[in-house]
Amino acid sequence: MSAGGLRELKKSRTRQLIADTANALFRSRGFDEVTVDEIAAAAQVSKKTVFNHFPTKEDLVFYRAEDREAMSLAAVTDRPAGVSILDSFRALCLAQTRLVPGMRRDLDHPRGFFELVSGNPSLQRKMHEVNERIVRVLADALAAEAGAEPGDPLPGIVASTLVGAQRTLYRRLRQRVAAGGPDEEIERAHRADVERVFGLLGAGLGGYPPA
Amino acid sequence: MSAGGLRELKKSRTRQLIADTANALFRSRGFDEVTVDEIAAAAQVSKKTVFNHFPTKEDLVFYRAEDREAMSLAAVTDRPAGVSILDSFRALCLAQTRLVPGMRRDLDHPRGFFELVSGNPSLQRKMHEVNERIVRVLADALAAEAGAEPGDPLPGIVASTLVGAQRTLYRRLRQRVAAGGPDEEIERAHRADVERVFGLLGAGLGGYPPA
DNA sequence: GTGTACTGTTACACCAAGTGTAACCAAAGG
DNA sequence: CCTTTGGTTACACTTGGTGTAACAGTACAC
Repeated sequence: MSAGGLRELKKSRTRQLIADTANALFRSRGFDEVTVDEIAAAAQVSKKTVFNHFPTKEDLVFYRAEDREAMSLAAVTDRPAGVSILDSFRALCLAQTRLVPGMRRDLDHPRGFFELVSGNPSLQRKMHEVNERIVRVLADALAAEAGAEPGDPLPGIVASTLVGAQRTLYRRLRQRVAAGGPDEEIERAHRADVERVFGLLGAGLGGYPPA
Repeated sequence: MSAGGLRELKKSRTRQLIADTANALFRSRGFDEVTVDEIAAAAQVSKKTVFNHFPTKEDLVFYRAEDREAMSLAAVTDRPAGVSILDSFRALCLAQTRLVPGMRRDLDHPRGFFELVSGNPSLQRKMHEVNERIVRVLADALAAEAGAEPGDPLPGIVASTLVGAQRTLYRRLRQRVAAGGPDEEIERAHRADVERVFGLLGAGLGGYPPA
């Protein structure tokens, strides 16, 4: 990827330029209040070029979604020997505390990424799409590892459960950050959340809700 | 709902007319190949009226999604005393075999509901949206029953797991129907799928995948 | 019955996302 | 050089979706 070549360089430069320009505009004025024409004009590029790089306007916001996908996948495929998938995902969720500084920055901004997405239906849909994709990729990896026969429902269910847990814990962590308090406090609470969730997933859902 | 009144009657009549006309057109020619203008013309109604009843073109396909939502919710709220939520959902999934005749009909048709949706990105997105909505409703019901404090991640995770399982099992059942074979065979295989999935969910995810 | 308030429908003008096409031009490579 | 390749552009076009004001049938009071 990004193998030399002046042509490719220029291409990725304009791509980055477009994405940056677009997101700056979105942040300052909101997603719906910016047209693709404006973005193209601000980036000194034709509208068609914008759509050549990003199939939909929403993709301009989520153009870095592949990172998250790679991390989730790595939690399955690159885990140390002897570590179960559940534990590997637990570790991934615990490590979410590293995202706290970014969350704080986002929260300071009047229209950060989160607020942008949560305030707009089409961006929320795109978000779901991204999540679905992660689930699919993960399910494939699980099926491969388990040597599951095609059509086996288990890998998909495990994948959607894990990703669902991760996402929910992320949201919860974000809530805690928004509520304020010292980092250590937040981290402690988050750790407790993670243990509670993975405790349930490890022990089975049969006993939920507890009497 | 549908409380007398000539006005309401006419309204629901045109609504039904629009939906039926639209779906007939979709089935015969495909979703993207039919414009809303055409639908309006075929239903002898203005384009605006179509959008008055159905906020988006996709809603014309999913206008009966509320039924599924109600059934999933009922599995939680209306279950007999002493039955766990997990077991109630297992029963719901087992009962999916009642959908087999409908699946067969759909499969016979060259462009049934399933093929329509699976062949179109925007319809798939809408499908995800519907599922997300069900998860949210279910999570609220679970939180209410468990007396969970606001922000508790568990209800959401349980809900998304259960709905995910249900959806996956539905897909699996559909595959089996498509593959052919006698009803008893399909039902037996489906029952085995359900037991396998709910066995895993009941016992916990810690041991997945088995060595 | 007659007048009036209500509300679903309509015509119409309009906006913005996204596509198809052919021309264009800079880079790649012999 | 000269040719090919491929990203960019201008431009015309389609289509989903909205806003608005007028219209028409229903409900309801009197």
